[in-house]
Amino acid sequence: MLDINLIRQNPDYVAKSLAKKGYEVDFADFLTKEAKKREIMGEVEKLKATRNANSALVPQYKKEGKDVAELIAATKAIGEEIAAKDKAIAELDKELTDFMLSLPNMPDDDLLPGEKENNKVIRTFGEKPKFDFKPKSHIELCEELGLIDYERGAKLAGNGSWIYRGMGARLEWALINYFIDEHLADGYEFVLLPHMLNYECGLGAGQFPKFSDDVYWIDNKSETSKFLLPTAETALVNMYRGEVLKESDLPKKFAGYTPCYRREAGSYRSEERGMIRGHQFNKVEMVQYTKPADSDKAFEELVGKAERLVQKLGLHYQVSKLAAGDCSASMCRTYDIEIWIPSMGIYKEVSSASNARDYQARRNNTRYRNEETKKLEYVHTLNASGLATSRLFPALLEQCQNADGSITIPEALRKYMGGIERIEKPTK
RNA sequence: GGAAGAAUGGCUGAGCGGUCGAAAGCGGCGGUCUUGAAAACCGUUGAUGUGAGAGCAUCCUGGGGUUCGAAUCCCUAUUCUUCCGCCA
Repeated sequence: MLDINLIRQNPDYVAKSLAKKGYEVDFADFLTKEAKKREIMGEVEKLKATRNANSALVPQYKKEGKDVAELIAATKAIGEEIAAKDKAIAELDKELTDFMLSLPNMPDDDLLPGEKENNKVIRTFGEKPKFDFKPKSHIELCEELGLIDYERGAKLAGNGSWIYRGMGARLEWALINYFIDEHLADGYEFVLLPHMLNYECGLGAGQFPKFSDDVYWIDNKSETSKFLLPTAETALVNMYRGEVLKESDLPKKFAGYTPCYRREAGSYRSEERGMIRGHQFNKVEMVQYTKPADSDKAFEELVGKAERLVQKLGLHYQVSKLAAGDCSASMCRTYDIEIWIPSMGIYKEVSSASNARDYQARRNNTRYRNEETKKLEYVHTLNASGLATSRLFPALLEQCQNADGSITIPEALRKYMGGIERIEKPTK
């Protein structure tokens, strides 16, 4: 949620900023209604003051033996007027709140406007591997090495679902363990979260109401039903919803592992065979709560951490600074870490690091007490994948494949795989 | 799944229709004392909106209702506790 006072004070600035995300908005109607609401509130407060005063007179009159019937009748009339105005306020307020909730976050000033085409690669690590043989795609490798069972996965759960088998399951699990150990070493608290969340989580993270059809609902969608989380971020940024944190508790740093469940309806499935885009994938997610002044530093830390995870595996990737329109609705800035997938000839996102600043904290009311000013302030929330396996896994297979069809396991992963150095074709 | 009880400020906890934004204690902050600290004692200590300010309004889990007036009564949702049942 944006700061309503900023909209009141400088609607043009906000509109211009949102336009960089391709979001056209006119605040005129909103501001009129907002002013109207204030006006009615002023009236109603005066009426309430009168009612309160009258009500206080009732016991006094009774003590003095005066008749209170007239006073009560008059006050009742005021009460009816209050009720009518309160109703008008509630209606306006609902409208205003819905509007506020629908607004995306403002992109940072240094971002380019527009969509993907304006993303900028800001650095790369490693080089595209050169093969002196015809490299295979991860789909071929997975099938030949028996790592992923696409057919039976589809049999169990339909298109976009697969089964990790044997060494494939071990490699997947090794990646997750590797990520978690790295985060623990950096002082992040490891958390395992519920996968079924209530509506408020989606609202607080900024995914709802707009993207409520992108998730799986356990029962029919409603505000009392639960949905399967599309990313651990949805849970992590809601942990302190409605709470006031101590300044000394900040920053809070979390690493949570969950599968991520996404409908991916109308997606690029046909172009993205294999495990590039599925309805369920594993991800370790990092989230930080910081003081506003510290969030830029935290952002760099998160990007650096995600990069290091890929670097230690020795895989080639690039970092893109996203244009305003490619940042998700809740975010002020996002850097993507994109890994090279040889068979596709493109880079695919394995991590998305974002700074939401106070947008999510305003939505879910997460604040801290500023020790200096003694005032309550909104925290900043940031998140970064660390990492998603479903893109990393195929990239690893393809980048680390050998002429004989085997895969060399990166050094950093071996201790999580019982020391295995290579995945070979099964003999049987 | 059934039954009963509970939810109050940073925390513990009193209040059960009018002077209650809410006793008391703890904690926090300021002070006295002390070389310093502790203890003791004194004072102070919620948030939001609005207003230049005095003030006014709102907030006792969320929502709705009764009433001139609700922390207090009623309905409802959520959560917690206890008991019973079922079960990995």
